[in-house]
Amino acid sequence: MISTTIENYIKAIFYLGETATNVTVSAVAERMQNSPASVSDMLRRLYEKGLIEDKNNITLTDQGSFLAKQIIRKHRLWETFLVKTLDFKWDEVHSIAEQLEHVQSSLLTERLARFLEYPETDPHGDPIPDKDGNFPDLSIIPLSESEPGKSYIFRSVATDAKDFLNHLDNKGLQLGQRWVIIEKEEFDGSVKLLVDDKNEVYLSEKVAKNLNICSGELD
Amino acid sequence: MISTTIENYIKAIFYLGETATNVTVSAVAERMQNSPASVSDMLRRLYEKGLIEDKNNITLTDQGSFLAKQIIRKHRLWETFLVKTLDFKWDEVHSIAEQLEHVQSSLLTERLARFLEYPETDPHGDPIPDKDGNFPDLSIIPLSESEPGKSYIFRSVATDAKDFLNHLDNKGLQLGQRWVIIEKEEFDGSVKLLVDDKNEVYLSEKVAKNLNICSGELD
DNA sequence: ATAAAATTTTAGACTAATCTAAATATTAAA
DNA sequence: TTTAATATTTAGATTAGTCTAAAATTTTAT
Repeated sequence: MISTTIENYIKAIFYLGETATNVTVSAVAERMQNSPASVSDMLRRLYEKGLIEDKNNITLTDQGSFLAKQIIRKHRLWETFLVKTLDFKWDEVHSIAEQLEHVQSSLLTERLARFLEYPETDPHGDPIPDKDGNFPDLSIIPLSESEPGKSYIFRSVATDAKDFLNHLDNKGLQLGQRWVIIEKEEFDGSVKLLVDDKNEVYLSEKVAKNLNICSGELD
Repeated sequence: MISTTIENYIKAIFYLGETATNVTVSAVAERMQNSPASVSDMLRRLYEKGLIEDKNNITLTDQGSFLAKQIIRKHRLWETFLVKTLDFKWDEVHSIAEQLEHVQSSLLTERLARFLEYPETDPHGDPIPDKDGNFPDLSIIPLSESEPGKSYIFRSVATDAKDFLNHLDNKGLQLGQRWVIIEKEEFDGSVKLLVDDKNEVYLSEKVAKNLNICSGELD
């Protein structure tokens, strides 16, 4: 009934809806690597299936949104399985999970979740919705309250002053990155991080107070 | 390049080739639940892709045969995973494995095999080919040499006398069934079995000597 | 407020995989 | 060996998902 292709469109629209204010045909086309013409055509079909609210306002219906969250749940559970159980590295698993997320069996999904002991986040630190589509609320703290040696995910910024964002850009810092705290200087509150297992970055307390993180342990 | 649909055709031809002397269009159509016209059309495409030898003689090329065995390997490994790791029952897993067998990542397949400790048979007792496409040779013994309490798979018959096969049919015995030995009578060599967790069957030594089984433990 | 630019939709075509109905070829039987 | 039955192929359609090119619409800027 719902093809893999449709599932991928719904997922793309869900993700775009999380960041962009209004989702556009061209944004979906860009993300799906398809022509705008194909997207326009597909949106008609999604509307006919009751998955989006309107042809002009690309917003998921409750049904569409639930479907998206189910797919995201499966994707993130499988990524967790690949890393924790099959010893994949966390940056190797995406394309395999893109295939596994379309396997249809709610019993399988629930058994997998149970086997993994109901994880709240995947290996990238992204939250895993439960079977009803509810995301766990990960406790968000400023980087200044992090603990040395622990691993976190960079989640949000407390201010969007242009020069501040520029500063982050210069340091190569981006949302979703895994940050491991190498050390914290008691004296001035400065922090030294390892970003995505690659680069070391030093940050002042002033900056650290404005970066929000959540726990992202790999176990 | 190779679609899921094509993989399913190749698998069907492989299975039919194992039993039938010559594979026919209508046999493939029957198995795939498609019209003979569709099969005829598809065979042309399989030939163009170098997966079957000839349009008139439906036999897999080396490439086609290797592909079939890879799919069977994945199917049986996933079934084993579902039963041993996720606690599915062995008769619940087929349709899920039908989906998982098409996931493409040889690294995934090998990691899964390693995690399962390189099983030789799946939960139905069917042999799992290795990554080069070689099937393990399961040691086949007559039922008369089975051990009470153990689980076996009914693999072959030592004679195909019509009245003997009729006798098996009357008792509801079929190739591939799981047989658990309930008891063996030392006195006359008769055997009492539990067939597929359902029916109890009594067999004389004369019959037991002509039924070949192999080990089919579930661990 | 209108022209230019950007975005979206429509029209028409293509491919893979399927179908039914008709034509052809093969096998079996009288 | 010729006919009857069975099996296979071809022809023509259909559906999902895609494309390019052109038309229509909306947005932005002067």
